[in-house]
Amino acid sequence: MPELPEVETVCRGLIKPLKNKPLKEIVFRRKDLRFPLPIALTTLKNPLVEDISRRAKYILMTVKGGKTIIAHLGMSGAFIVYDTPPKTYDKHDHVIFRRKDGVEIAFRDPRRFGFMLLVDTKMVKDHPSLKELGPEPLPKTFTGKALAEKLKKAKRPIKIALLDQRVVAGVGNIYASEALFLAKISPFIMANTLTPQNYDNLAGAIQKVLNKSIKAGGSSLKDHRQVSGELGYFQHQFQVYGKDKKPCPVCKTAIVKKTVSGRSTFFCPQCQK
DNA sequence: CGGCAAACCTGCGAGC
DNA sequence: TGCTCGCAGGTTTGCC
Repeated sequence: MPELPEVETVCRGLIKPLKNKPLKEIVFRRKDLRFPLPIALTTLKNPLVEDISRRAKYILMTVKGGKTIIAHLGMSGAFIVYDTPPKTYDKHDHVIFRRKDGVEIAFRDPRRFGFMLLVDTKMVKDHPSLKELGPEPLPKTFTGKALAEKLKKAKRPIKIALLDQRVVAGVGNIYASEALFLAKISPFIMANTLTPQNYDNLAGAIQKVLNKSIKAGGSSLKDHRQVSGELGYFQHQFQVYGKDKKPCPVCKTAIVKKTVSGRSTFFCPQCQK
């Protein structure tokens, strides 16, 4: 499911139901997802999530007492709010945050590529999963120059480089194709051969597409839901992703789908050089 | 170190 | 209708 805009949407949606809401308990309905779930979460007395933020595609929940939950949605993860305790849970509701007032927030993940870890809050930045991450793409400091710095030695196709979280944090398979289309750059160009103008255009395109998607609540292909239960609707604004054989929105040439390093890549062979 | 395929797991749509 | 196959938004590992 989730690239940066979807994770950002989920984070924002979790603030109201979860942040600083007194919890009765946190319950696991199985003992592991991608990794074993941190058993310490289930033994906390009066647990409280004091803050919720995002780094790359990771959700960071600060827990009272000095620990932080690092959560990842994998491919199919979502958070679901139950206004009252449900009679039965979805079979893929794996972790339940049970509020004292009866509201429950479930972490649901059919494919179980997601995970939750519990680490000392001071150690979050140094966690192996977060340590190597590249720059966040939304701040003004993410520029063509910043991108060029990361890519000047990258002898691989730009599409592949954009999926490397050490280059830029949070771009995934959909937004890599969309951003390259907006910037009119071929996905197959070696990343270290772009011009300064290319890098500027690409950095701008990444910011534009991610911001527009966040405004739309992310993209719902299969699994993504906002915490409110609403779908995201940015998928209706895709220019090339999933559009193979359809006309390019700019020049009407047929969009091409090609597998690159195992990932579907969509592009306009006319517009993107 | 770089680059790539495979692995992790379930669900869904397409095709027969 | 029902089966099999291929594919899916991510990350890590292991092999060349």
